[in-house]
Amino acid sequence: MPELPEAETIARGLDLVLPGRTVRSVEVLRPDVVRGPPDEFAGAVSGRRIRDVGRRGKNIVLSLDLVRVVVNLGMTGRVLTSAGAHPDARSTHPAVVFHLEDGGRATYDDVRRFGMLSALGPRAWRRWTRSLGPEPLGRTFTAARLGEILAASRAPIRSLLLDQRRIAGVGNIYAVEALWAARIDPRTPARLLDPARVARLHRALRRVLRSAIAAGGTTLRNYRDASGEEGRFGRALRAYGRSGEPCVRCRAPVERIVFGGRSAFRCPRCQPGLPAR
DNA sequence: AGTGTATCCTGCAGGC
DNA sequence: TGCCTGCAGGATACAC
Repeated sequence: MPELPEAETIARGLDLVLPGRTVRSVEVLRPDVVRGPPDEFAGAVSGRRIRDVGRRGKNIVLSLDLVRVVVNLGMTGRVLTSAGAHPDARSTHPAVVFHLEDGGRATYDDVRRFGMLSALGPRAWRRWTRSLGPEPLGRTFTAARLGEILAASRAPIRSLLLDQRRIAGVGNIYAVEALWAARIDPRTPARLLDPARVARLHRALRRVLRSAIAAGGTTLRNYRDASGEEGRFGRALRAYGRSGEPCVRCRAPVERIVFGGRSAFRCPRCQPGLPAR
């Protein structure tokens, strides 16, 4: 998807313009991106005032009176706002349109429609948010906490970082980038990382996520913020998508490896695997 | 508990 | 230009 930095960027943009405004009606153009019957979704949201817009993991959370709308962006989901009532030219594949009482609109747009919008009451919200791991940029996410999570798994560290139930918000790009920065082979079994590597990974993960937020996220193809702007973190990528190019740290060619059904990238020199035995 | 595979869906890049 | 293949920021279900 859009990962944590992209969701954060979109949420911040929406939080500047949506709070205090009321949803008049909801138009579900693509029922497959809404959890449950479309008319129920529309009914749960229509007439309610938006209090604020935040984020949990990779998800955008619109808090309205009595209900939260959780937007999982999938691979190509976007949330675009427009002041006027005319159709938004930036919205190429509108899936759900929130019409506001003041005539404005917020559009959920998704080329591939892997995204999902849910309207959650308080109980469902608590159940859902408890099912996700800690926020990697949260105050309680210390190196010690990360160490506990890693110690409980023999999965490759890259796979663990992608597991939303263990840590919320990290996707393939930032997992690969953090592992490059921490000089750790993505295939290393999580529980085999020593305290020094855990500390490096903790620092690298938070640094990469914060830098990406500061740059407005990473646009590879489709991603745009709430105003339709591209993210600027793409040129800061050091490993992701750079197979064959020289590592910027040591000049050895970056290699692409595939496991867990997805591409990873690593520098074979500065991210050595465990010694064979 | 972990892995590999398939699925949802569309668009784009590259090879021929 | 067209056709084909492979690949893509994610999540989930399945068999093994």
